[in-house]
Amino acid sequence: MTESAALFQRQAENSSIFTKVQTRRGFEYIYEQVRNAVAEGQLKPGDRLPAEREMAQIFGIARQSVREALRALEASGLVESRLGVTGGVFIRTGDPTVVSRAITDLASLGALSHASVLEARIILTSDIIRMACERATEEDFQKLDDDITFTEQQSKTEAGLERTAQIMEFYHILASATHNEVLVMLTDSLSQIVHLRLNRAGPKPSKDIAKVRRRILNHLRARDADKAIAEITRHLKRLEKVLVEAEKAKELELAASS
Amino acid sequence: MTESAALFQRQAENSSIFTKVQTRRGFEYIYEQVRNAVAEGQLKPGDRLPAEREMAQIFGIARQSVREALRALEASGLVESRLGVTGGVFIRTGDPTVVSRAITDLASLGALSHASVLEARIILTSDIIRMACERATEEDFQKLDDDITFTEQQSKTEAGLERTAQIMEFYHILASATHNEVLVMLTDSLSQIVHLRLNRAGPKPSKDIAKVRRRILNHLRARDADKAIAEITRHLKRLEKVLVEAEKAKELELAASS
DNA sequence: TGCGATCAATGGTCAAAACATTCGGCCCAC
DNA sequence: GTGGGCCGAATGTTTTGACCATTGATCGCA
Repeated sequence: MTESAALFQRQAENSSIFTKVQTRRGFEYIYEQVRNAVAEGQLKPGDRLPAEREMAQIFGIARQSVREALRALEASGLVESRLGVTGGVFIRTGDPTVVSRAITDLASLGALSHASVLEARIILTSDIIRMACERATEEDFQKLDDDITFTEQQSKTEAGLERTAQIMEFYHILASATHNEVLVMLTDSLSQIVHLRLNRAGPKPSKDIAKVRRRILNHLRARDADKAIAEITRHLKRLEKVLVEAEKAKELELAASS
Repeated sequence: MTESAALFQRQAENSSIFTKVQTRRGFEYIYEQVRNAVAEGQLKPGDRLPAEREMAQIFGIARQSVREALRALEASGLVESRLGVTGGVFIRTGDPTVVSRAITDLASLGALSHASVLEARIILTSDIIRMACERATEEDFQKLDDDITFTEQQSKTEAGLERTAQIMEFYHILASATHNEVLVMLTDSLSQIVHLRLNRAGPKPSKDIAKVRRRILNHLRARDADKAIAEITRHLKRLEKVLVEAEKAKELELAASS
């Protein structure tokens, strides 16, 4: 590349005068317009978009391109399609699992180190415990109690995927005690990453999970945040260690078989 | 609906024996297989998927359906398509903006209350400041310093969208001082929501933003986390108040014009 | 009145063709 | 020999048109 070409490239990337030449694909216009309309409040959950054939005409593009836009919007959790004469494309109510999925994907792609996730999880959980110690009602505690009891019962029977999913439920309930949707969502997202790793590396459920949780719950009921945080931190770090070992073992196993 | 029909519906929804009858659309198989392959580590960033025409044959579905799957994967930030003979569909490296976008969408859809976002933001920022006070290097501080200087200069000239985007940069740099990707990502996501609201309700940039930030930076350099947290908390709460008022004014304005 | 058949609107799928982009390689002129 | 233009192959992009499948409303008949 010549020097001037390099210059132009830098300009194209950085300057506001030269914008990068990028062929916008047809469906991107629809995607953007719908997304903006939602952001502006012009489209609200429950609202219906025009029929596919109609949108194709309105935007002046082929129906297939409209459908590609709809698939992108659907993957973003913004719309859903329903069949039949009363069907159509509707704006969805917000779905937090989209965020969990996105974060999990990031982890799958290796963009989030295990260390960062662990650290963030400890910090977030600590905050949540602190808030829960202030705000949680006896009803919140009772939900945690019931969940632990259920975990105890379930640990006696064999279980795979449902089991690890249930294990994550504890953190969801704990976060819910803060009555803050954002914190619940973030907690679920980070839990989800661990959930996936547990299923991959082979779940070796520790038997004393219920015991640890009972101790934490007791600290919570005593409104002793520091002790609860210490307990959960130790637990999370130990879990990470177990996970790393299981993953290492799995890797060796794979290397041996290939 | 008869009683037995209702029973079957409940069973179909809750039981693991009866699974809900749902017509899986063709593209969903591809979407899922690619996503699983990424989660399992069989597909890594840079890897190339078969050509569209080829995938259509492999999976036994029409090419258009393959494309719909690709659009969904693309919206999820997992793949990107490149044109030309050396093009194709490639697994992307993880892109944190997908998460920001998802969280912003949730807010747009009304699934996240402003109060929750504010509270979560204060908590998260406080944690970050605490960590930054422990870990930040002089280089990190210098970056913040430069950013504040830039903000000062920019505040003299008029600016719209770029301006508010630049205002958010401060939090990004601050979070980066923790050297934890997850915290950076979460910070960006919550900032993004406020960024959007600022642009909608009309940015009325307060002139003393730079002053507040200078004070915070001084506290950071003094490794005085508590004072920095107090300062940023006050600022964020004040910003929220201003935002709510601006939104209320905007709403009245709209009501009057219609 | 009830109920089954039919119809219409909608999303889901398929097929075929043409278009646009990119890059490697070939060939020609200098 | 070398530079530059032309061409072709592989790939994603877009269009057109047709048909299928689902769902609810409507009509007609008993």
